[in-house]
This record gives sequence, structure tokens and C-alpha cells, in this order.
Amino acid sequence: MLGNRRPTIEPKATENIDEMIATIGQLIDRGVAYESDGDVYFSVRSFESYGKLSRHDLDDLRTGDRVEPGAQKHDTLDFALWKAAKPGEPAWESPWGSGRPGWHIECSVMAAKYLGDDFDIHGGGTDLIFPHHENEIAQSEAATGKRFAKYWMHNGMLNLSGEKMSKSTGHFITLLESLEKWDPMAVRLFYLRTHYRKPLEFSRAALDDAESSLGRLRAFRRRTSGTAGSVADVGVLDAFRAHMDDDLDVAGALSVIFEAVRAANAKLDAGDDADDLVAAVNEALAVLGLDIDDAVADDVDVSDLAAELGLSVSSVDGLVAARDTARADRDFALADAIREGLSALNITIEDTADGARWHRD
RNA sequence: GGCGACGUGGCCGAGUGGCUAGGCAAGGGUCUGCAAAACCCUGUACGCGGGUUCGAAUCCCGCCGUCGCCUCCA
Repeated sequence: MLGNRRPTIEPKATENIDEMIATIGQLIDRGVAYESDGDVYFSVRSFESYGKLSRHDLDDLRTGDRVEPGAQKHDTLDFALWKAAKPGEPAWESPWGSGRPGWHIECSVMAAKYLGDDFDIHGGGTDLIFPHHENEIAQSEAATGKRFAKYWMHNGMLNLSGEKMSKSTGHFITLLESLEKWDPMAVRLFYLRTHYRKPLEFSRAALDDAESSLGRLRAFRRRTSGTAGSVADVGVLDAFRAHMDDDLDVAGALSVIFEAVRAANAKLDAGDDADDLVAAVNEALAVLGLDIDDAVADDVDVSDLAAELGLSVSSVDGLVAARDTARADRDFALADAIREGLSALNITIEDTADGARWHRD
């Protein structure tokens, strides 16, 4: 419904245990990891640039503040690559005995397997910068000797009425629920219009706002749907692309779209041709995955309304046509009755120079 | 306590040394039989206090607030 594409690959940790064991073995061979009583730990201080991503200084970290450090560690900063099995837990056989992989190793191993030792972009929430991403870098780069990810893109947290959405406190709304309440494309626009790195406040008012804003785009699409394909305005597209290339400034890119919409509307109002602007807007919206075409289904039952008005038509189009006739006859009482009746069925009529147009709200 | 991110007009949100995005809402106007849609106009904002500068929302210092992280959770 949101128009998101599926990932090409959705690897599972449990299907990559062998690769993880191999990588852990490699780290031990290189002397940056050690086995201790069935566990295997990564020696953080052996990795020179540790803390670079999260800008942490090792000596500032107050480890063990909240949890007693495990006795098997040589250094409290060290993190687990492999944990000895505990009774009742799923476990796999390894050179260090039965156990399970540590949290971070799965990401390093699967990323390397499917993307290569050195890839372009690694994403994730800001809450994962430390320690997870920091540890991924350490173990990956120590194992391969190559730079892990070229760019890190961390998205901000999603808040609900001032508090972080949290499953454990029941303080959250599911995506599915939001899609029931609002136009899916309005939900998409809501997420799109805030820069990915910033925290985002989920609120009824903000979603309503996005929905109104989307209405402007939908109305524009309705108005220009008959426009034949033509060459897109280069200035608009260049400006749009410049924002997208600037650390994915989607909000800025959206402003380019809205400016083009206003310019195109003004031209159309003046009776001028705006095909190039329309084409540019359409192309930009497609890039953002904003599908603003109205549902075409004309499945609204208008028989009761038609009977009430004494009209022998059976479709919305028929009623709209009857209204046009009434208006031509200056029978505004009937015309308005038709419009109000349709409005009660969530259908809005827009009169244009080329005749009336209607859409479902 | 430490580290980091964020704090922009009524609201939401880009930007980031001079040229005042965009959206929503509001008020006024044009158009319309009335509406809807559209267009035009109006509102001069950057948490607080210092400092640098001809000039700061934008740089520096110090605060305050919100959120995140500081676990062998994923």
C-alpha cells in the first residue's frame, strides 16, 4: 500500500552460521579475538580506530554500570562473537563447543557475503550507532583489512506524543493502523517530508496535515491527467535532483515539486501550455514513489439518490451530467441538490471550463 | 555523570555567514449562479545568555530542554 519495494535479499542469521564460525576463526587467527571458557570475545583495544563512528573515547565509556561485566572478558569493553550454549537455548556446534553467535557478527558476515567486504551504504537507526555499528566495523575491518561501509546513514527515532514509540510500554501505533486511518500515500508523504536523520513526531495532526497536502497533488493530477507526455522541464528536474543528491534532502526536493505545481497551475489558469512542468512533476513524484492517481472505480450506488431526486440515471456520471443540464437551464436548486447528495456519498464535484469533474474523497 | 543527535513563524518542516524553501491552517482578494479547484496578497521565524563579524538563525563559548546510546538484548 505504501508502494515500497521488497528487498532483493532477506538473509536469515540461522542460515549463515557456518560463515559466522569461519569469520570468528579468522579473527582468532589474527589475534584480535580470544576464546574464553566456551565464549569468544573480540578484543576492542586491538582495533585502533574503535569509537570513530560514534565519536566515543574508549576511556569515557563506563562499562559495567548497568550490568556486572562477565568474568570471562579480558577487558570490560570486549564484546562477544560467540556465546557458549545455555540450557534450553538453540545452539550450534563450533570449534569452541556448542553455542550461538553474538549479536553483531551476523550483520558483518551477511553483509560481506551478499554485498562484499567493502560496500557503499549501511543504514540503521541512530540507536544502533553504538555499540552495534561500531562493533560491526571493528570485527569486519579486523577480519578483512578493508574498509567496511563507505557511508553510514542513520535515521532518527519515531516519537508518539512526545515519547519514543516503544513496544514494551505499549506506546506505539502500528503501520497497519495508520494505513487504516489515513490515505497510504499521505502516510508515505508524512515520512518523506522530514529528513531521514531527524527525529519524527507521529501525531494525528501531522498525518492530517500530510493528507491535506497530498490532496493538493491529487487535485493537480486530476486537472492534468489529460496532458500528453512531453519533455520534462529540465530546470525543475535539475533542482529536484540537486536536493536528492544532497544527503537525500527529500523535503527540499518536495518543495521543488510544489513550486512547479503552483507555476503549472498559474499557467493553466492563464490558458497557457504547462506540459513540460506537468511532465517534470510526474517524473519527480514517480521517483519518490508517490502514486497520486485516484482510484477509478465507479462503484458507488447512487440509485437511492437518483430516485429521491426523480432522476432516471444509475451512475455518478449520469448524475453529474444531469447536474450540468440543470445548470444550463439555471435550475440551481436541482443542481445543488445533486451536488449535496453526492457530497454525502463522499463525492466532490469540480466545475471546469471543460465541464464538471468528480472524484471520491 | 559521559558521548551524540535534535530545538526554525499558529502548526509541520528544509536551509545554514548577507539574497528571508515548501506544506497545512488563518485572514483578505480574483474566478464561480453558489461552491469546489486554482491563482494573487498578508503574517518576518530560527531554545536562552554571552562573544566573533560591517553583517549570525547560520561560526565560537556557556547554559536549558527533548530524544538516543553508554549490556553478553536483537
